[in-house]
Amino acid sequence: MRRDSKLSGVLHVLLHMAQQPGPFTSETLAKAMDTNPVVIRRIMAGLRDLGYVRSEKGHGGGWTLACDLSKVSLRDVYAALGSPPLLAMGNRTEAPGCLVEQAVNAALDQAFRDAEALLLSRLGEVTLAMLGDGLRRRLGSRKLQGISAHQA
Amino acid sequence: MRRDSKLSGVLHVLLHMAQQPGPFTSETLAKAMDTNPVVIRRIMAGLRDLGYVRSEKGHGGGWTLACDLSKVSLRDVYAALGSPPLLAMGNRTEAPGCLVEQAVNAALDQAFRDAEALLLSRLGEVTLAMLGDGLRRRLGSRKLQGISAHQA
DNA sequence: GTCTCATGTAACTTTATATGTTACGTGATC
DNA sequence: GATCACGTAACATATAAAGTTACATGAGAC
Repeated sequence: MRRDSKLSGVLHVLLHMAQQPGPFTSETLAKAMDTNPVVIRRIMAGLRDLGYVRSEKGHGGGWTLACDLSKVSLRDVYAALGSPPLLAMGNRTEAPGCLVEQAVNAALDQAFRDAEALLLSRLGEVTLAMLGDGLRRRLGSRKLQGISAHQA
Repeated sequence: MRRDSKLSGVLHVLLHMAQQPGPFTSETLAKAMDTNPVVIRRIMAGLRDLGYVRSEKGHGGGWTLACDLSKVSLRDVYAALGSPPLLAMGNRTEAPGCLVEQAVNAALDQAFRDAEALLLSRLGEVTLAMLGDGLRRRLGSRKLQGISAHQA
């Protein structure tokens, strides 16, 4: 399974947007993320539908934040992406007729459910505003203002 | 990402083997698992290297259990498979230069690590013997002996 | 009104990986 | 030495994430 990085990506975008005002075009964001504008639009679509960001067409258009960052958790963002699978492993067969497989599934499912629940809970505890704080800490330790957050 | 089901698969195999004595050929196991003998050999290789099972060539050969089922946990089996990734999500970039991405990664990594640790811990609590107990419960509720555990 | 810009979205391509399959080598039993 | 069963490399297939192209739609700019 290729590793899904949409959550990581969309958080990166949101945090960049929080650093400065003004609409950002998909192309601008795509450059900062070293990816394609269409990919940006794709991962932002769910956030727009939930009202976390707004998008405007035409001249001067682009993406703008439209939510209180302290009220949106990483779990909310995850949900906005359509709640993709969290675990890389799964059962060979769901609802198997084989009793052996049922026994295996039951044991694994329990562990899987617990892990997923914990992960969701952790994501629910972190808001976008907290991510911003973490970023400011990192910027501060540079002892410089005005330095780009983007640095190869 | 396609979902990895090697753990589920290998547990299924081991539990089947625990139900009756005697070496099982890869082909027999493959039929029971509705897959290919080579796949069986592949997922069993790690277990053999760790001494959980033995394999014999030639006439009357095949796979045999070689461990105390009450001493081997699902976590041990997972490790025998080479500890494949547990989570379906990951960071877009490891060790990024971008401070924004660092802030995002730091937050996600914390949540990811916690979830992985919990999952491993849960897997560590369950032994193969316990899986066998679960199976016997299911068999018992059928109120019949001799009925195949394999039933479409 | 029309030109340009920016999003919206479908369709296609690329890449990664899990799984399935074929082929053949090695060693053990008959 | 014929057959059986594992060991393994090489190749094929399937699925899904991510990248790309193409074009439609709507909003300013002129």
